[in-house]
Amino acid sequence: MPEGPKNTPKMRQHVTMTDIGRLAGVSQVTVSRALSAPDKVSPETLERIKEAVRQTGYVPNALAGALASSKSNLIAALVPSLTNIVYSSMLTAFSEIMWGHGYQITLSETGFDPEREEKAVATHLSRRPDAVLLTGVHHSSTVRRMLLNAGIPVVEIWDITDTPIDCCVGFAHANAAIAAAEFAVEAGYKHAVTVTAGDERALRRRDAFEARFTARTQTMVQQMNFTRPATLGLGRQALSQVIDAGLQPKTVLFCSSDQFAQGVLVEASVRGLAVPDDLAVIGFGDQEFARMTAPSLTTVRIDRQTLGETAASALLDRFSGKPDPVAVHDVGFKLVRRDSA
Amino acid sequence: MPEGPKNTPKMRQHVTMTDIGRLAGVSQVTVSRALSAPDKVSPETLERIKEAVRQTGYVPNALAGALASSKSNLIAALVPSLTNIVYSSMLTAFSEIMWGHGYQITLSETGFDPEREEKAVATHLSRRPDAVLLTGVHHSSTVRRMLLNAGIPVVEIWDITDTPIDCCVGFAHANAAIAAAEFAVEAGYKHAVTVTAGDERALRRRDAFEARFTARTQTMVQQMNFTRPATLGLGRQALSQVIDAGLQPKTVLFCSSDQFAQGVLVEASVRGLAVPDDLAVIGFGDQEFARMTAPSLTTVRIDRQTLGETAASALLDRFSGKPDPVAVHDVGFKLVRRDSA
DNA sequence: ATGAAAGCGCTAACAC
DNA sequence: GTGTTAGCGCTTTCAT
Repeated sequence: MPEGPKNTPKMRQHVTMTDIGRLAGVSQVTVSRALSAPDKVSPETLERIKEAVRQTGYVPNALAGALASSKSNLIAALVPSLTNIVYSSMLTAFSEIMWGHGYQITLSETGFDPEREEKAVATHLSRRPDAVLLTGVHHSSTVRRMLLNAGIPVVEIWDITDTPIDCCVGFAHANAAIAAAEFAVEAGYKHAVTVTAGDERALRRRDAFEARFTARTQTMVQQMNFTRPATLGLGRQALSQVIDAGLQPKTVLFCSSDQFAQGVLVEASVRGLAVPDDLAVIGFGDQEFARMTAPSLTTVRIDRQTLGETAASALLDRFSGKPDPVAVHDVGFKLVRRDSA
Repeated sequence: MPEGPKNTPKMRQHVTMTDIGRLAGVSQVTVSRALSAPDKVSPETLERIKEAVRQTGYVPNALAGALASSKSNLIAALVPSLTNIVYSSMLTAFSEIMWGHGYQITLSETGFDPEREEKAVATHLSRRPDAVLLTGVHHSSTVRRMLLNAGIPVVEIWDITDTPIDCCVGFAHANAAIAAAEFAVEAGYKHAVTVTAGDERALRRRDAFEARFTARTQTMVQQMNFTRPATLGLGRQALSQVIDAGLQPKTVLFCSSDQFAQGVLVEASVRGLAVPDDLAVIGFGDQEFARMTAPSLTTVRIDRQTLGETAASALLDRFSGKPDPVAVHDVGFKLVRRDSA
């Protein structure tokens, strides 16, 4: 007894432009025109095509389109972490605008790891994105070469440099830290502790803060360094350790992120320490709670929405072939004084 | 005088497999094999090809590959918001695993807006993703039809239903809220206020909480409803208004997110109100600060990492053609009692 | 182990 | 306004 036909897969056959053309009684190209340049097609034809599209539930194949036109309408975006609001909020502002211009985002997290970034860049480039967004301005030479080779616009965000791969949108981390140090000195703080996460930009801020604070006060700066990403819990831990080591009067803690600062605030409150009288805190990032917590947090504000939007504009400028596109966009920073320092 | 050649664009000509083949003295197909099935090519040939790839910096064109093979290795992921850690953390867990299996993510934010979701689904489907991840289980009929039509695996997350498009991974929101209500009653709270953001799942939790609390206590539940996403600031505002309206003893606030709860905690602290004695607070989500803040926050924990990972496995199961894949994955929830209630 | 041929579904260039 | 012809850069199938 012969076996009946088994494993007859439903084999979802996709509707193509050719199918639509057949239904509408026109050729495949006309369908293509109807979809991408409707005014180049007669109204009657257009209507028949639209009807066929409706009936069949036709969905264009953007893969084929991209292959034929060498335009993928894809932007590759690489960020260190999605769960860190400073990056995700930029990404939201960025992708909002790019989406409005017909671009889609392919996303990867690099976790502050150059190797992951390298792999991710290679993989993303194979999709032939029309542009790439990277976080930070320090990248392996391989990454730089691949990107240069791809010959597409690249925007590096959250930092600036005189030698971007293509262009960058960010701010001078060292200057932000120096501003914080100046503020701390002017406000009368005599001792400082830095609380720092492991990422390279945070380290640069720490060093710039320390250099300036020491130069102005002739006082050593104590360092609390973490390799893990900043969390509230680590912030609490940091203050605990500082207290164990002996907290001096007139001490300010310069945290590499508001997350740390929040932890310091919590720990201070638990221990019945008054902020800013017993200890002062400066955060970094100006997340929502900084303004809303009690005591409110003195911090360095980065306008992440503007940053994301500027990155988008920079790419759009490049797409439109604007003659002399700006290479370095400094969106600045602002030290926001509140109650904690 | 004839014009010289101007606008000579550098026309980045991409290296192709054919180019590599020419360099290595083999045909284009052999290059294809060398890259996707190295063991089907002789060691010497393989080495020559690899060398050519190195020299030229060849990057495969995944667009062409996907078109030819009908496999894009793309997963479309739609989430309401990237800046909300509950979604971004799931996405991180999810994409981590998918990336490990060779898949890339195309991302869109829908902002809790069905229309945006509909447009996004259509756009994403045109890229011929191998699967789609959606947030929530309520989608327009158009979305359902498009997805069904695409014939690819679909996973709906952060909620469960008996009638998923394909499969879902989440938990029963109503049950979570009922558990919170039961807890509140058992803990001796006599009055309740719900603080709720505008999204549909939060509303469902609110209603379930209210129904159960009222049934158990014969007491009306007061509602504080917001249409905007939950923020600390709105949480403070909520408590202010509750107090203005007259805060009764033995009141518990059931917040639709930890964000709200944090705001309530801050406002209470500012006003010198003791938690949980003057008022109790229950959050939702168990974000990091819930455990770390003082007083720590009683909240409903959702294991977002497991959720994201389960969603990934569900898709991988489908890809591998596993016979009877599970359609409904309930990852559950857990009421975590801490200091605030 | 390697190659030739066909074709994925579209856009671009050029006819008519 | 519409159609014809060529690809885009791969994978697949079938020969050898």
